[in-house]
Amino acid sequence: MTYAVMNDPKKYHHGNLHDVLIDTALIMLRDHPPHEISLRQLAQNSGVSNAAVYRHFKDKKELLDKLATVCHQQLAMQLGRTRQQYANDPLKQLTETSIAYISHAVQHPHTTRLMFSGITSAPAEEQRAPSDSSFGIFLDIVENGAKHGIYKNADTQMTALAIWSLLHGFIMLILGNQLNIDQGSDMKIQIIGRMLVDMLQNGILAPV
Amino acid sequence: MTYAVMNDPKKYHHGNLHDVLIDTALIMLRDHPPHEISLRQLAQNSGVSNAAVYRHFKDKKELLDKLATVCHQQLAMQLGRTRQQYANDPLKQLTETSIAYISHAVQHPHTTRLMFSGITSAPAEEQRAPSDSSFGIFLDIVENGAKHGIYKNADTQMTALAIWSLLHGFIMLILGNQLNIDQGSDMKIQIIGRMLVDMLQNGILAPV
DNA sequence: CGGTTAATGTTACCAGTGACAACATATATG
DNA sequence: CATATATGTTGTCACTGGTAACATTAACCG
Repeated sequence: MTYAVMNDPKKYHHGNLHDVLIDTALIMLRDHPPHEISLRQLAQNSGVSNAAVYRHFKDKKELLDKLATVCHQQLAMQLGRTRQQYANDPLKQLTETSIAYISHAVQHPHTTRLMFSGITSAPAEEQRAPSDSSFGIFLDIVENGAKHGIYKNADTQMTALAIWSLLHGFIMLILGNQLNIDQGSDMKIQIIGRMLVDMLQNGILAPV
Repeated sequence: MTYAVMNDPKKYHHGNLHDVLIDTALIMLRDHPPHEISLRQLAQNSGVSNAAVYRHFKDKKELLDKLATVCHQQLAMQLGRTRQQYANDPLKQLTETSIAYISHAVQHPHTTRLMFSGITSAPAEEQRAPSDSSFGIFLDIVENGAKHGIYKNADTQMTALAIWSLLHGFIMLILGNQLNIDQGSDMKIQIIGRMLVDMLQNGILAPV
């Protein structure tokens, strides 16, 4: 693994070290869980000395916070793309975006952990732009579907929260090795994910 | 905070250091998140030198694993109590045990994080006795309810997984400060929890 | 253009941590 | 009682997050 992010190595001043550090960290997170990322490795991989990091981030926590924010944005962008792809089918929009949430987590386990681990106190959901937040996306989808009358409950916030919670719990259990499911078997995970979403949509209780 | 777990401090050999270390760690986890627990603090709080820990645990990870196992057992015991309390009402059994899961997480945020953080690779769900596992409890509840015909889907495993995922996602979002909900407002959390469970039970889609 | 200032990098250092080796002491066992 | 084993201690190592003092570059202003 190389980190081809640095520019001319002769320059004493790096130029845009702030962004390079974040990019390098994101690359490192592809192979390593968040708690294995050290500032010194990060500095080295960015072609810079240990202390340089502190010119751009107050401390490690601030770095991780920014990192988490970027990851939240990337996740939301991914979800947003799927939402748009099924803009004319409110129900399919919900199910496919749900699957996208699951897939993203499985494909980016370490950044997903970072975002929600509590190591970092990334800006709470409310403090992010709705388009930068998973909940914002799901809420938007539900509100859209509600206009078409596909939902039973008028409380769109609660409906969106139920969806998010279900999906989030599923991926967290998978990433935490709490389920007897290999994290590599993407297909199996998606199938189960669809079943779960279906259950939330239609309920698990037998009709009275 | 004192750690009244040690026995006669004069003794060179501690007697049951293994258990004392785990008990002390559990106490420390009441006030500190898992990543703030250091073996040296733990040793000190247990009235013993740094290296003594390694006579009982191969490394930090092994300690955390054992710790997580204990926490899983405690959680399952709590859930098991609630299950038994409503043994004659399969539906109420489900909802109340669900609330118990949420309450436990809110009241023990740090041990909950430990159990599911992936820092520790606690024995996967399948490797634990069903009575020691959250999923085992929920599965049992669902199977019991299925006998009474209250569930729509015959696949009890999927039904139990849906419940667990929903609950787990909700508490993880809360503990991760992803929701605009104060972790201290236990009542509000329970109310929302009940709404979520209700939504899963009855579905979110309008009937066709 | 030249010189001062602020931004950004470096080296040297500190305390805290996980881990290990060498040594010390208590307990158990024959 | 003697010896082996289990368990605890001290000393040390590499690594980490963080800070201070110093170096170099870039930016700004006359």
